[in-house]
Amino acid sequence: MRDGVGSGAPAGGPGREAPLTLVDVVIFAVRDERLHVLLVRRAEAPFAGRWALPGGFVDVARDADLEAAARRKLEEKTGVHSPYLEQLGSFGDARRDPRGWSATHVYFALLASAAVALQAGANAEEARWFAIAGERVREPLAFDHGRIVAAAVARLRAKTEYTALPVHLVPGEFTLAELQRVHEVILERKLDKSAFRTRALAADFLEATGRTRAGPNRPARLYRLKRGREVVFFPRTFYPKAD
Amino acid sequence: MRDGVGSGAPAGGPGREAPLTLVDVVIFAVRDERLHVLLVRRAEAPFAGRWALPGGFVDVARDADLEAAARRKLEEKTGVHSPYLEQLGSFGDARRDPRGWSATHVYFALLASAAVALQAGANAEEARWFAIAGERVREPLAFDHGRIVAAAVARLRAKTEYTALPVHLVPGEFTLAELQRVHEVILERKLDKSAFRTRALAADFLEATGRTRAGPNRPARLYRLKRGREVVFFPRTFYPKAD
DNA sequence: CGAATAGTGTCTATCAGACACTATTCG
DNA sequence: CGAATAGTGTCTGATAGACACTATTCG
Repeated sequence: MRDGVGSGAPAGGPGREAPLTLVDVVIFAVRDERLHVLLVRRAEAPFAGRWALPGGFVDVARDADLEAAARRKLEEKTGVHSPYLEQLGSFGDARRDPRGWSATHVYFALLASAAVALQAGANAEEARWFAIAGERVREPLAFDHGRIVAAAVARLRAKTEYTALPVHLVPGEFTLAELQRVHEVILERKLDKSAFRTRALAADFLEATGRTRAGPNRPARLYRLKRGREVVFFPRTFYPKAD
Repeated sequence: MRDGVGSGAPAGGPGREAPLTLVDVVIFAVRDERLHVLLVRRAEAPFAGRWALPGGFVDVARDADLEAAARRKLEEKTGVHSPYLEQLGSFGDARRDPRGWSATHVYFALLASAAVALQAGANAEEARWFAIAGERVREPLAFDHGRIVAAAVARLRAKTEYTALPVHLVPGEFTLAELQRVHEVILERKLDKSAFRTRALAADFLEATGRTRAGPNRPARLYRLKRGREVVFFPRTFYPKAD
C-alpha cells in the first residue's frame, strides 16, 4: 500500500494534507548544582507568551538533514557549534499543534555550562534557563513540550546510570569530584566516592592534564575527556557468556 | 525564530516546500533459528521492484498519531494487531527519497513467529521474510532502508543484553530452553544455561503454566509472560549507591 | 596544628561464568 | 538400560558498596 496512487500521494499532492515537520532541541546544562533546560518564550501564536523548546520548522532549503536542522536551532540560541547531540525520538499526532497534524523530531544536547552565552534572537526573543524539578520544569510549556522534557530527563538519567555521558556537561578541565557532583545532580542521589572513582578511571575515558585545581585543601588532579571516547559505557558484566 | 513569519511558514505556506512525512516498520521474527525481517517488494517508482520496509505516508485523516500509523502499516501486512512495538528513531534528509526532502519515523515490532500469516496486499504486493546476516539483509534495499534495518538490529541486540525483550519473539507458551535459544539467535553467541535460567527466573517476568512440553527426554516446564511485565530489565548492580 | 577535601585500602555480599552433576522421560 | 534434554549445585573471580583510613594543601 506504500504510496499507492489512491491511498498515499505525497505532500502537496491533489487535495491531500501533509503533516507539519519540526525539530526541537532539549538543551541541558548544570548550573548551581541543578539540572537546567534552555527554553524560549514564544512571540507568536499558537501559545504566544508561553515558554517552549528551541525549535521550529525544518527548512528544506537550508537543512541537509534532521540533525543539521537541530544543530541550526541550537546555534541560533546558544552560539555553541558542536556539543554532544543525540536523537531522543519523535512525537507526532493530530492535536499537539493547533495549526494541524504535526510531528517533531527531538534531539537533546549537553552543554558545559561555562560555554553558555545566550544569543539574543533575531526577533529579540527571550531565552532562559529553567531548573528541572523531578522530571519536569515548573512552568506549563507550549505544545506537548512538558512531556518531551520529561522524556529527555528520563533518558539522560537512564544513561547516566551506565554511561559516561555527563562528561559533556562539565567544562573541558575538571576534577573527579566535580564530575561526580554532576552525576549526583542528575541522578538526585549521593554516590560513593571510592566506587565512583574506580569506575570512572577503569572506563578509560579520562586523561590527566597534569595540572591541579588549588583550594583550601589538598589540590585535586584535573582531567579532560580523551579524544575518541565521547560515548563510553561503563564496563560491567552484561550477560552469561559461554563459548 | 520559531515559525517567524519570514523564516518558517508552515507546510503549504506560500512558495515553501515541506518535507514528506512517512512511517516505516521493522518487523522482526525468529524462524528456523534465524532472525528475520519482513520486507515488501515495491510495485511503483521510486525503487520499483526493490524490497523495502513496510511503510508509507502518514495519513492525516486516518492516523491519530505516529504509533497508530505504524500500527496500521503493520496490520496491513501481517494482520497482527498488538505486538510489541517500540520507536526506533527518525531518519530524514534531502536525498533519501528522490521525490523530495523526506523524514520517516521508524518503529520496530517483535512477532511470535507462530502468529504470522502474511496478508496479500490490496494491490497484490509481495511480502517475504529475509534472514539477517550480520546486521543486515543480503538484498540491497530501497531508500536508506538497509541502514535502518542495521540500526534496528543493533538496538534489538543491545536491549537483549540487559532486558527480557525477546520474550515477545516467542509464542505464548514456551520452555526456558526455547527462550534461551532465541536470545542466542539474536546475540549470535551461546549462553550458559545455568546463568540464563537463574537470571530469567530472578527477573520475575515468567510464570509457569503448570503444563509441560513432552519429548524424547525429560519434559520441560512451560512458561508464559506475566501480565504487566512486558518490559523488564534484568536486575544488575548499576551504580555505586550511597546515602 | 586544624580544617578541609583529595585520594586509597579493605572487607563483604552478590552474581556472572564455567562446568559438573543429577533428574526424568522415551524407546 | 541408553540417549537425550531438563534442571540444579558448586566453585571462582570480579566488582559494587560501605566505610575507614591516609595524603596534602591553606591559613
